[in-house]
Amino acid sequence: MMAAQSVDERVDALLEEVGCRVTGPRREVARLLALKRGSFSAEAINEELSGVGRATVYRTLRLLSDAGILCKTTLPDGSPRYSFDHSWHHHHLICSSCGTVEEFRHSALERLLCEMSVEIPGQVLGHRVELYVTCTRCLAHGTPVGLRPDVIHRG
Amino acid sequence: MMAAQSVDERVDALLEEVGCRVTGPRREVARLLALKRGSFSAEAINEELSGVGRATVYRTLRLLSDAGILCKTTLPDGSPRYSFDHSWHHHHLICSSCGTVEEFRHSALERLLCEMSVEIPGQVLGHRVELYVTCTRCLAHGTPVGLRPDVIHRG
DNA sequence: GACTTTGTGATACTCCGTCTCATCCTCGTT
DNA sequence: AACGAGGATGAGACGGAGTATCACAAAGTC
Repeated sequence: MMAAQSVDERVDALLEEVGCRVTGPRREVARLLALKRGSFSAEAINEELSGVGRATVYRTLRLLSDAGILCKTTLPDGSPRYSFDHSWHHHHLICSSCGTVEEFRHSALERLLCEMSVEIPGQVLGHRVELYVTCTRCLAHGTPVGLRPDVIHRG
Repeated sequence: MMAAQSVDERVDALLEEVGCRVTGPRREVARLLALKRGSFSAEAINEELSGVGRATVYRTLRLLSDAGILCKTTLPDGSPRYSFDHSWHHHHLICSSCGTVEEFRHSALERLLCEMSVEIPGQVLGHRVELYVTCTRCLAHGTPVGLRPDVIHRG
């Protein structure tokens, strides 16, 4: 019977999976990410890890994004957010008020998008779907600041 | 019988529709946009209009985006592109090789997204769908540079 | 333990976009 | 047609986000 893995063990496993050296700073970054819920900015990570250099934080975020462990999203205002890529394939629910990003999956949507690929000229490599919402929390508490929902297409 | 409108007349009409002052610089920017095909970066506009200040170009792009005349998209690498918003509601086909952005519409997709709104927690404000492709031209000519398809979720 | 390779962090730098502010221009009013 | 208030402009300062550089440090290799 396998013993339950600690966070640190899983982090090390992830880093090795990526095929890079497992170093202290990378461990720190990955560990923080693994413990975090939801999405976060590069700068937030940066501030929380005062011992790790800015460049290294960015490098590690990029490394993990490339490896598919993190997932990079763009808020309506264009600023990037990172989140742990829990599921293989998913889309995002982005709250236009508080900026919270949540994952969602929808099989019918995937099926349709897949079917659409054959109608599209050229070769379809992938897709991205983002739903802009006012999340339940913001609805309840009255909306805070309010991000400008720049690129929203009202359906 | 109406005389056919010149580009300049239409540009002025657009600007007045927005409800802002019709000034020389705004005319120049809007005119260039009206004549352009496809998508373009703010910096590209900037370089073509040496007589207009950088700040004004950005201000005008923002103004026209807010008014729904322009439409702001994000390339896979995160850099923004503007295009004339020809149709009221559409999505984008983005070539990961050459960065060309095309509009598309798909009624079944809209219907599904609309239906999904009721299942989603919170209030759905809008959505955004982007398909990352290798366009027919790039397929034919062999792919050029290749943008890093950062945020692509393979379906 | 010495060597090679890869990673690190301080800092300078670039890029994109916004802010500031003195000046200019539009447009409604007269 | 002239006027005047307030919006718009442009030069340049500024700010945030990310990258390049490079001397130094840490991992892996033998």
